[in-house]
Amino acid sequence: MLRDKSDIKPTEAELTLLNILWKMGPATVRQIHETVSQTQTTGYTTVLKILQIMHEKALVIRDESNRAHVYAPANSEMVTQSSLLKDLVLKAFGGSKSKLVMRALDNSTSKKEIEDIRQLLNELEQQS
Amino acid sequence: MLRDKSDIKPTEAELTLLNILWKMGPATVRQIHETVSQTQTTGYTTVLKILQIMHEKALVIRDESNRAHVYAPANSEMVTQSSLLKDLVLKAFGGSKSKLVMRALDNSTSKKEIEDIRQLLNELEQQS
DNA sequence: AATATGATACGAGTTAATTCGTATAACAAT
DNA sequence: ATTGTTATACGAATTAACTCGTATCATATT
Repeated sequence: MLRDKSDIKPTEAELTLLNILWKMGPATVRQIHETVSQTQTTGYTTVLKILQIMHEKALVIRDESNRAHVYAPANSEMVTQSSLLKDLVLKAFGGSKSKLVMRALDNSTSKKEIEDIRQLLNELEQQS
Repeated sequence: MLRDKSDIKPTEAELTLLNILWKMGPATVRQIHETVSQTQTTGYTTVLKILQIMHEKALVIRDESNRAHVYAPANSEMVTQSSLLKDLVLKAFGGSKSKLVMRALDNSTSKKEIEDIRQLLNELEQQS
């Protein structure tokens, strides 16, 4: 089966590491492990292994020119978020993106959030 | 760990069956299998087994008063959608629901969708 | 040079999801 | 009653995610 960029679907552990990489920029296993250890207890080799698997899957790229390899995300946070949203829309919202948006907007939405989204809608309307 | 309704997280196969049940209403394994077979090739006992596991997990309830058990979703589509959204917001959007919404709204959003969402924002504002 | 440190690679164990075959029980039809 | 049909239950095989220990190799440090 063909698998393009919009089909990327990192697992939960992979997403944890990607979030760190998006925030920190390119990093070694040690740096990533130190960061992840601030909120979880995970062995060093576990982090290493997951990064190796992510490399096989092309979720990350790595620079092997130094002894400690430097990992970086293969895709931007934005592309990955869009891919995850697309997947959820298909699996749980009958393919309807607006259904998802309307479900996300419940009464816990703050005034500021409402304003921000209104603003975005206005901008989208200009473009089309 | 405590696990309340908002922590329900059906797997992909489970979600496929839940989607069928939400649409059809309570149904037997045979009925569910027939429906799922319209779009996939899945063995009867596979569907049965997944429903049995879902029953253990309390994702479905079942009526055993007849020989062919009748399955029904334990939670509404709405509750499940909210739960899946909440999970994605935490894992991939740094906990920010409005980030998710704004990522979902891209330039492929139609005029009608924009209007529908505006309407919803107005309603939300009234309530608060 | 010898040794300590710190890196990757590899393999193996665990758990969960998914698959389906076979056994067995319930019911229907002759 | 015997036989055929159709249920559920059960167990086993496969795959993927996750975990970590140990081996091995590279590089510092003495």
